[in-house]
Amino acid sequence: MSISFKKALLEEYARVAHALSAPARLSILEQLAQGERGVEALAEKTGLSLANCSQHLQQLRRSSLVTSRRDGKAVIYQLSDAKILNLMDFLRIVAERNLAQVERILRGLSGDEDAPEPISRADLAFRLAKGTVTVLDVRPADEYAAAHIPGALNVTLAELEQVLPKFAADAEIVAYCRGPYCVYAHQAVAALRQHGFNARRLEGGLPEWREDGRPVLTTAQ
Amino acid sequence: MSISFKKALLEEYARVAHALSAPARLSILEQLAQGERGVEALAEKTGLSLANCSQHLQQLRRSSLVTSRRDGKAVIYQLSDAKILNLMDFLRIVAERNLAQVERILRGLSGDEDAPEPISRADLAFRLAKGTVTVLDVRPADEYAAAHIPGALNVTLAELEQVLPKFAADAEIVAYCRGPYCVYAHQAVAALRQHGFNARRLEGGLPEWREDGRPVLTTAQ
DNA sequence: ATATCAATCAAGTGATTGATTGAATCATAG
DNA sequence: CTATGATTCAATCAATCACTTGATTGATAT
Repeated sequence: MSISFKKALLEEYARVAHALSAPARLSILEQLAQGERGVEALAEKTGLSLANCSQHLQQLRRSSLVTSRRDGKAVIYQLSDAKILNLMDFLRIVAERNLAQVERILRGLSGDEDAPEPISRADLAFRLAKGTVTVLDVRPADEYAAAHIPGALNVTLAELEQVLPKFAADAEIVAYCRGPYCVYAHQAVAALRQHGFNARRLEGGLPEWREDGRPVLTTAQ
Repeated sequence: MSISFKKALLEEYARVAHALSAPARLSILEQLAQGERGVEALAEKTGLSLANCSQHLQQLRRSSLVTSRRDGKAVIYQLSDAKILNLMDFLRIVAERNLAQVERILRGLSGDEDAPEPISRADLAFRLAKGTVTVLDVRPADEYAAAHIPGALNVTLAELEQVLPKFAADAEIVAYCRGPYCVYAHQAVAALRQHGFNARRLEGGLPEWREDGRPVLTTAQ
């Protein structure tokens, strides 16, 4: 009896974990974290075929991670609970903390490009004080809202292309994101340099910056 | 290019989730949350065959969720990072929030929706200091021997009926077990309340208690 | 009604998984 | 060095999974 309850519970937990165990579904959830979406939009964003995307969505719905509603012809999906973001966040944290694989991937990222050395945090603090640098926070808006380096602009990768023209051609730009394992800053710098900007990546991310005891602008939750 | 890096990262996250997507492995991790264990002990506790348990352990190690070291002939496994507890906790929270199935299971456990809120760890620490509470450790004797909350009595579910009469009728009783995944404390509280006792469950279990930095009585192995 | 478009279902394929069995490896005791 | 016992590897089978293709449902507009 108690054994079977325990087994049933573990199976339910495992079912949720299983729903998160496919890259395609994580990608879908990441999209849904931005806001509710229809099936076609999700399929396009994630690069999945329509039918495949639909099936993944139904698997997510079976695990109650997403809910759906009809809007005319379209079926709109959304995350069923904000806590799912926390779960995914810890998944990311554990994965990035533990997997040497990730490090190898990131090494490959900066390896085969002519990416410049990242700027040190002390160096950035110095240039910030002088006002000679534009700092971009390329994390999602909610993370920026929760805490960011004073003076930093929040520009997600998706927004970057639109914002690019507003920067002075000779501006010195520094991008940062979640930390050493996060690819956002790498990608932002790569994009900026492709457009000819003088962009570099901050060494580490916000957690390391804070760990140094440097100022952080936080918003009370 | 950046797309493929993103894909690789998602695959790493998915790999961690996949490691959590089998009840057998969750069960193993729950055991390891109590403390490091050898393969045979884990196989016995989880009811897995030795070879099967070993393979699950290696899958967990491949995902870097556990680490191993040799101790003579034995190989001892342990969680690689305390953050894994947080991850499992959110997995549980999301599963229990979203899956009506789980709620039904837990409701079945405590008979009906009669069960009181669990007591917080801070609250228990306070009452322990005042000496106004009886704490029951309802885990198996060997786990109690390895580590338990100072002042707790070890009473397994099997022994509970016999020990019941010894408690004062108005005693305030708090039961704890391995943690949120474990059903022992639920059952103990249900049994105690059926007999009219004022019993509650501790929020979380021993691993969470220890994670809080609260005192634990350990016995050197 | 009928046409149309979005989404889902159904069936098939190739790959992966979990569990079982028996053999092979490894560190230590003798 | 050899024997011993704990652990892991290797091979296997049934089950499940992700993805594709093509048919079907459901809601709307004509």
